[in-house]
Amino acid sequence: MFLVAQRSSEGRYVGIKEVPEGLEAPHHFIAKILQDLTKRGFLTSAKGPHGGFAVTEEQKTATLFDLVVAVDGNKLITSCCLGLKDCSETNPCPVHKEYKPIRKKINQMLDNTKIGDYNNELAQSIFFLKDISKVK
Amino acid sequence: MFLVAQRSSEGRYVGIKEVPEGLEAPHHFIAKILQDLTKRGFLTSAKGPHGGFAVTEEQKTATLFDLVVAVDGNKLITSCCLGLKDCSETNPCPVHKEYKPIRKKINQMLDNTKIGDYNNELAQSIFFLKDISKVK
DNA sequence: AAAATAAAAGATATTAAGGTGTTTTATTAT
DNA sequence: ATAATAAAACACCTTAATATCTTTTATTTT
Repeated sequence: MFLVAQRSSEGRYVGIKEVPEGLEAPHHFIAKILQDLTKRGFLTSAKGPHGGFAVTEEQKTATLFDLVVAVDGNKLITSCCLGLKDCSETNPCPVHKEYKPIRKKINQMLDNTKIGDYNNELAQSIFFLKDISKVK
Repeated sequence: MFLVAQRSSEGRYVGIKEVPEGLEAPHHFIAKILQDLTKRGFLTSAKGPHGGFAVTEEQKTATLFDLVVAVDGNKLITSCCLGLKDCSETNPCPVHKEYKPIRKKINQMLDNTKIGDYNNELAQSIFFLKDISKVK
């Protein structure tokens, strides 16, 4: 998402082969994920020559929180640190209270991070998305 | 570990059937895990009648951090929030800086939590380990 | 010593995640 | 219209995690 957001901000569609190259990840695997994200409304796609994937201005405002919830549901938001099904405020596991502020911090971080927030830093190589050690 | 620590603190071995019942988890699966934890030195076991698993006084001082590192290695401690192999201080992913204090909090929590810390609370049903909704 | 108990060990089964390949459909440029 | 392009869809494969079952070994009690 970060990669497509940054590259499509130049006003073009990012070809599906470009993404796995940029991330050093398997082509078809990434394709599946991009198609899924398109269906869920986080990406825009176009078929045919010069087609590919893009993140619109509106889609740039989606947060990591939106993404995580759409893909994984509210697991991250609600689930117990120890994996217990019925851990809750009234029925806490031993680390429930300790984990509460941490969960909050994670959710805040996800909610504060928008898909389009780092286009500049990525363009200027201040932030990175690939396994740099593998770059020749 | 919490359950065995609490129940064995009464000075007996906790039978392998007692653990999955207490946690409402599959018997053989739990057995495998307990055996693994025994091999790793986090539990003490005894065969034969009145045998089972126990946490010694020394073993009670092991932390969740020790456990996590022993079982999963340093993944939790070092790995990137986005799953990038080469994300680091000098080569940060977009959320590297935001995630850093969160990772620190998690590690602190794990390091501050000892296996024997909650025996009293568990005995007094202030903290719980099972899916209470399933209890008849 | 024999029987009962209970963990250890090993083999096998199931499920979900991750990954790959081929075919189909839609779009654009010639 | 036709060819080229590129995503969508479908079928399949591989691996790791989760789970189950059976046999073996060690210990204790009678």
